[in-house]
Amino acid sequence: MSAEPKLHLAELLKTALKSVAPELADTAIHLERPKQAGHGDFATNLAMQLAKPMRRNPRELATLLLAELPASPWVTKAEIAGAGFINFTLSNAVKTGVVGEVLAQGAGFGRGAAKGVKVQVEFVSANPTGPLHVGHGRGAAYGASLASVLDFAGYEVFREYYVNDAGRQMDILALSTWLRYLALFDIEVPFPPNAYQGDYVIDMARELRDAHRDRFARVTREQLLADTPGLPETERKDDEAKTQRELHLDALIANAKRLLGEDYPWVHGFALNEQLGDGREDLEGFGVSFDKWFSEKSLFDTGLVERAVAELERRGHIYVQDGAKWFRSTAFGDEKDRVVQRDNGQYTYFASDIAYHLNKFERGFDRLIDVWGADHHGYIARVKGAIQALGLPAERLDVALVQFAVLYRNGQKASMSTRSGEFVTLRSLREDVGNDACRFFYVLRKSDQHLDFDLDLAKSQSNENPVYYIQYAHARVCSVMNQWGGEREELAGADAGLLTHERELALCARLGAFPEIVQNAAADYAPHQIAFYLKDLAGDFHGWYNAERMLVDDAALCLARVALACAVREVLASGLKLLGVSAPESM
RNA sequence: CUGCCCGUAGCUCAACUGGAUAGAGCACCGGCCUUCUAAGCCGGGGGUUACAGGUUCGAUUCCUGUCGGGCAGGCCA
Repeated sequence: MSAEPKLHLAELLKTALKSVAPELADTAIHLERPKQAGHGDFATNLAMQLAKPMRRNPRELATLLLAELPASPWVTKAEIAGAGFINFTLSNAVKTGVVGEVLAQGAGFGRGAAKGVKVQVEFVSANPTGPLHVGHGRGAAYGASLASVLDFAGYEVFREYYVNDAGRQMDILALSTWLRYLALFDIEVPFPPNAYQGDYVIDMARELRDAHRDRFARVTREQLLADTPGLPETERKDDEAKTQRELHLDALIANAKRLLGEDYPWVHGFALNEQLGDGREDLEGFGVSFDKWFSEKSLFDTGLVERAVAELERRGHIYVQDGAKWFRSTAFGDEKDRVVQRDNGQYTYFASDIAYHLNKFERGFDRLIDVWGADHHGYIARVKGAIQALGLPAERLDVALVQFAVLYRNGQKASMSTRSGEFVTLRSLREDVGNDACRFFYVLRKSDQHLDFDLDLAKSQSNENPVYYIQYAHARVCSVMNQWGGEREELAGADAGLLTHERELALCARLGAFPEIVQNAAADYAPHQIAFYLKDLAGDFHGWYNAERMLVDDAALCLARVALACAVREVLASGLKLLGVSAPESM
């Protein structure tokens, strides 16, 4: 009955609307839950909406609407207030009806009806070139919660991780690993400053040696450095020096490929699988899993990249300049045209991204959601442009940008950079503050909001920490249930109509709002709304808990209150589950 | 210089997509444990929603401009 009072009121208003303003009968009826106590349980601004087209005073229209409103046993009061709001007060029986509904549906309460809409959520998709850091963590927590919320709201959700296993970054990782490996055999060259510096690379090198001894070490220092331009002095930060470092790195990669021959793909694959496995394990430990890990390389292997570019070409959106193929993205609102195939014949990352999105559409998803870091915002226009150019419905793609998370420890910023090796890993963060606080803190902000992650706060096992506030409410209900000692089935016989206190009715209203919150959070791609809702629900419960005793002598009242508490527990558990946070039975 | 995101209490953030007196937490002050978990509750102070205009019954929300912060602007990924 939770969503039904709202529908019921909408019906009543519709009827009134038809007789007051037949020509405007299709006006959307908006009902909201007033924040102000005293403004009733639901309010509508219908009269104000009609005021303009009908050129009449809103309060006057509200009076007419009320006069035409069919009588209903659910509504105990309907009055005009403010500029022309109509406030409805529902009967206690209707308000408390939600308790029985929650208990009957259990974990299914709030679940939206199946919409028959297939939506793919692609998230994290970090280059498997090193451990996931705290920035990836936010994308992971956001994407996973969003996917759960969408699923719960009634969408058919498919979770995917795009693996960038085809590009230069992976070559750099393979080279880095190999160089560290060679150093173990005293075949040492200066380690490039723009290669991967982290200790995990050395760990991989050791594993490689332990498993294969000197199999990949039959080279000399001179062979390694052949035809490399050399490294500029470390102090030099000018563009020329930077370019030279990149050229040096590319030359080393070329030498590695030549010297290792057929073993190169092996080393490359080894490093990839190590990092991918590490990332997968890390994410699973974080409660984040995927239906598919999609390989970028497979797009090349199946010829899809080629096909995508050819299709763009066939449709006349490609031109050649300076030996490279350009996609005319300016025709679709991008700032400038973009290269899809370089003069050396290599496809750009953008080309495989086009192919990837083409593939997504070919798989028949009704909607695509890409969760990207905010630094990728410049990509939206070109990707959507390419989709449009391929004759596909670009409006089905939504890009959710997640702003950066900045870690604070003792009020100090903790910096991060994968290449320099100075980063805070997701794993260390999880160990530090625990998965629950981690998941919760990440989604406590709107995704387009910068996130200041206060480590000390997340770690504190005190009242300063909001995640405990909600978990504590859940544990408290569990404790009461234990002491009550009855069976869950007995609660079906509870008479929720005995709940008449202000706080109890407010709690019922809060429970009743859950399905709407879920739908809203899904529509807005805003899982943080669930977090805020849970804080409110827990707050209502704690207030009630302190004001009223549940285990009272009056058996019927006791049963009703325990039923309400149990309903609260049910919704708290559902909400926490959506966020990937545990619901402890005791604390 | 250009584009995107943002600017709300001392701090960190909400605000049902344009609604009524802008709300929480932290911090600060004062109360509540011989009764279901005090990781809790109750009360108090704290605001020109960066600034200036505009749109209308009504603006934190939409439009324009200014100021301030973040991020982008490769034949990198």
